Amino acid sequence: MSLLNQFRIRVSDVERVTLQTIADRVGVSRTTVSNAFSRPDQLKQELRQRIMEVAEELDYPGPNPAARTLRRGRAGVIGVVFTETLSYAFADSYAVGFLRGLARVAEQSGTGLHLIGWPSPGVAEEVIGDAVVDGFCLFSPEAHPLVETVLRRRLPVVTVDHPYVPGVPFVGIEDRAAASEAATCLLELGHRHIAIIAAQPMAAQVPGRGHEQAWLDIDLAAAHRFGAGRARVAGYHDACLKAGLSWSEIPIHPTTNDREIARRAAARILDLDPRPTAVIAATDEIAFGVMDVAAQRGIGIPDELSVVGFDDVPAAEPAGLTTVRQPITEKGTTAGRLLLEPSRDDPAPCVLMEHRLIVRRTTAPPPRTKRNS
Amino acid sequence: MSLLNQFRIRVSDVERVTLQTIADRVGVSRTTVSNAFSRPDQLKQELRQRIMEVAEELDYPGPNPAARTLRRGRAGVIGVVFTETLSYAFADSYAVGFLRGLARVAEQSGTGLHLIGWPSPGVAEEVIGDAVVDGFCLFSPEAHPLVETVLRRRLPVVTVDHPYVPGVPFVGIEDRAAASEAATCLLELGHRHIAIIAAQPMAAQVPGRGHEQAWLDIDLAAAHRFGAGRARVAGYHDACLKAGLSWSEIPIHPTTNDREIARRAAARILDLDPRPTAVIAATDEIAFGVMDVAAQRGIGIPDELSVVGFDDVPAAEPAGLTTVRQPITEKGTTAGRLLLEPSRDDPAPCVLMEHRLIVRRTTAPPPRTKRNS
DNA sequence: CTAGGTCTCTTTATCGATTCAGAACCAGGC
DNA sequence: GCCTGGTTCTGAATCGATAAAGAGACCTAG
Repeated sequence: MSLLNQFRIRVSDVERVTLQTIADRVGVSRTTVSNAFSRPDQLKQELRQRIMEVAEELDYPGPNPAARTLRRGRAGVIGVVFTETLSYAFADSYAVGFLRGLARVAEQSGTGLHLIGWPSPGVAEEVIGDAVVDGFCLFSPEAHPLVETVLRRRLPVVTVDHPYVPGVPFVGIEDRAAASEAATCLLELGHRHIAIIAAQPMAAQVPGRGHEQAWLDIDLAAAHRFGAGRARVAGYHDACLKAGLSWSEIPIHPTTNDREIARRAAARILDLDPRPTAVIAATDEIAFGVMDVAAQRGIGIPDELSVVGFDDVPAAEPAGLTTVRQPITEKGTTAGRLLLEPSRDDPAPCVLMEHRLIVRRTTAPPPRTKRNS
Repeated sequence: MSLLNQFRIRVSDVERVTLQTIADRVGVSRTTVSNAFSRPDQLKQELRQRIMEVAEELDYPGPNPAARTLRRGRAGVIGVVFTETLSYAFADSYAVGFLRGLARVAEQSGTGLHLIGWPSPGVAEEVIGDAVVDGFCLFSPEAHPLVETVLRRRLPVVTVDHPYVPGVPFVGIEDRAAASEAATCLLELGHRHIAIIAAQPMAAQVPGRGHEQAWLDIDLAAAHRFGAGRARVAGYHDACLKAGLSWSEIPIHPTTNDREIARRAAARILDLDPRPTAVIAATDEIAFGVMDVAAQRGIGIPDELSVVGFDDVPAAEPAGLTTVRQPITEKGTTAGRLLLEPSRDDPAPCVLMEHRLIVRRTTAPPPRTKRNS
């Protein structure tokens, strides 16, 4: 054995320090050194002291985590999978708020968070396959190929927002009903010229132009199966129909859930003639984009234009945005708990959280001039 | 822990499927099955096909990441260590913006992010020791015990903001000079009644009351050695002294970098008699807290009160906050690149990024009444 | 004086893959 | 016929630790 070690020294001039190195040097077994680090009560303090000194001397970085994880069968980390770019998720207050809640419960139990995004097809699949984790939290607004990749790992999973998979715990809200309330709020104020900006996931946009329409062609009966984005559109549809509006006459644009990008969709909508008196944004981030463009053009909110959002992110309150509140960080803590304290319930828990319309200062009855025109 | 249990239950129920299981079933060697997954060009398509079919049949979740990492010696993940609670980091736009930049470069190279916070003494140390990563990014505004823990892993490290460790790449800005500019801006407008709210890290607050003062007692010559928080205070000091103000007469309160908590410090300061005509906040988040309290009390900004922040987080622009801009996401991308494309430079690179004072609408000359009083 | 218990430490058997040197086979060139 | 070189596949040697069972030493009580 020592011969082998010598050989290794010659081959690579930097010999790695392992438990064995220390064991040899101190003159004890490898297991004892392992115990010195992981179960201090299993050996005499005096010996432990000596082992630690030698470890220090040899500049030992501590037990190798990969080896430890392999042997123990536990990583102490959960993977958080986003179906969008990570840098993009960090720009989205909703995603960040969710992470905040998740981090809270994870931290309390000493569990780490391994974040995984979807930068381009193929990359994430490999990262997911290689992630040293004990389970996954799948944060996915809509159907996405990564769902399958995650499930294939055969680890505990919690899905958030979408999809509901039988046997897999789920956290979400009733997007369709909530969206309907948002639209109803505008309709009851008397708005009849309404435009909608939907939140379309990036993945659905890849192929090119013209797909927006395909994405919007919803089988309304089964809209919930296609994720939060389309469920919300279906909810807006429900409300408009109920108010007697013709769905086909309502301008509806899909956009990415990004303030910057949403501005373009907002610009197109505010260019329409006649200009809508109200805009329904499928997320607050998009609503802010609308407000940006309105401010830029001197369109008064809510006098000339009403705006309603969705999510109630932290910035919504200071901005006075009327929106649908959903318990963002609570979704995170709930997802975390479902993952960390799994129940043996059958069927798997499916948590639908509360939502509530919050009326603030971006909604008002339509302007007279418009109503008369 | 409970996660472990669930994992175990599954394991004991069904015998685990490994490469060997598949190899036996197909009648080839384990190595060949490994190649089927990791190096498809090393075997005939036909055989690979058969192997994959059997793998599918046996419900094989793919090569075990821990084992793979152990053997390969590479994890494809970098650890991001915060010296505050993670849930707290997600509430801080500066930290989130940094993460956004870091995520951008990490994703491009298929590298995962393992986030680690500091929920309470002891927990993070263990998580850091157990993290299966190839390197660490240490996001630390001030001196902190975790720095030592991270360095002990003997992995590549990049520190952000603090501390500068010889031999370890560093990314930061000239906090002291930048802070001085922020203060000078107010002084040049004619303000003489200035109050300061400093950003004190949570870790420095643990012991109890009375420590604020100790934290503030700075050896000015060496303030940079104590991190961004105190370097900024030193910068404010420089400017005040230059303007002929007496440092000991300037009210200065430390607070956590959290809008909510900062409001309390702001309330105390706005209670002073005479009330300051200007407040210097060590971060934008704190500045927002000040603005909240001012709004609540009907104190007009900037007519009755000037406020200047630091960081230029995304919300600063819509809020019209005068602040010092630092390239937040660029700090993240730079840190990521230093970690992922290590240079053999000696000494290690020490990147000081640009900063710039951005004057917006929260600063104006002091009100007449105050000036006359 | 001996059975049983407690402390310490050692031995042996994995955890699940990848690496690397080589074996077997086949085709082509001289 | 023999050598060269390429393609496929195999066997043995790791990667660095932990779990479980066991071996001595020493102590205690019956």
